[in-house]
Amino acid sequence: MRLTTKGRFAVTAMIDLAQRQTGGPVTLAGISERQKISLSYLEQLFGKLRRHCIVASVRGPGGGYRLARGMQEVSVADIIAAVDEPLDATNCGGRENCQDEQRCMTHDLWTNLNKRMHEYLASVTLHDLVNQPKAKAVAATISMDDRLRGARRDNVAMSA
Amino acid sequence: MRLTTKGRFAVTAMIDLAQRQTGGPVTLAGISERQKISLSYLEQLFGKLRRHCIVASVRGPGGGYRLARGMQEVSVADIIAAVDEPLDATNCGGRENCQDEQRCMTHDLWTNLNKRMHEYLASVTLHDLVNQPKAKAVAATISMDDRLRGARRDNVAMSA
DNA sequence: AGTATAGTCGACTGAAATGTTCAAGTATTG
DNA sequence: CAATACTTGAACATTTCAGTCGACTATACT
Repeated sequence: MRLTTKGRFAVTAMIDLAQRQTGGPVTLAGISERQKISLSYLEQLFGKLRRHCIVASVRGPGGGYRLARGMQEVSVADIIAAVDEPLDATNCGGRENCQDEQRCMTHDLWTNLNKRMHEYLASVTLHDLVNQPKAKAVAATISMDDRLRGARRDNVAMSA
Repeated sequence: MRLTTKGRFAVTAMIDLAQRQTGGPVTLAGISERQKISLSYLEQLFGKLRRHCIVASVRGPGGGYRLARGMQEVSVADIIAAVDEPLDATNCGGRENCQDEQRCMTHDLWTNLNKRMHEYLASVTLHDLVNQPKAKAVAATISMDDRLRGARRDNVAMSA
């Protein structure tokens, strides 16, 4: 799971789309103007999102894009995976020759961290992002952080 | 907070260093061979890590690198921030002209997610990554995942 | 003192990813 | 038919990635 500006653009555009789709299909031109992302770049991103069945297109006048599923069923991880297609090489391809014992260990440690990241992003949906007034969002973040710290402490305690 | 292969290389190298530093300074040549990362690329990465006071160097024969602080005080976020230096432009620089209400809103939503990501990575230390046998690491991951799901549900419930 | 070791620095490179722009389509509405 | 809007593809400048090279400095050992 990579995390680049490309993924950010996609997530930003999807938030805009999710917020406005009640008024029918949303045009890329509109998203482009509101979010200051080049129209052609959006076309590329939404081409990928469409091929991954995250959005659906409506052609012709009055057309645009709409979500292919409910907001609860679209996670941030889905969006990023769609535009960053080649999730590929974990430097070791998964089953490649993990030569010595040591190599395998660091490899496992890394993929484990990677997995946690993915699970976290998969747990945040468009619905979560859109349906949160500012104050509440901040409060929720803090409480989640507390839980994370708690989990980490458990982790350390277990391995000590 | 970006997450690229560059950061992975740095984290992998740091894990290798953390595991071996009890035997004195660790040479980049050794890390290069064990982790299959080009020596010159490691020099660039460790130059940044040194300038951020995450590692310290020992010159001359028998020299190499060692951690500048304890493993508990080095988080994954620290490592990634050191090598990915320009954490810069959130597309909006922070205080830039968030033109209309809408623009500000999606911007807030994104930075909030970004913040959560950072807090998560900051909560995982080198110590956590190194001192965990496989089986326990997996168990810990699962239990952490449960906590995350729980936290998210609370989140949704709060905003609904 | 001299030599081997090992980090330090800077410049430079080819390949890939980013992000943008231009151009030519096709499907749909009115 | 004309306007709208998605679709596709190519070309492009810029930046980042990852590696290479060469010259240099500091230290340990003989």
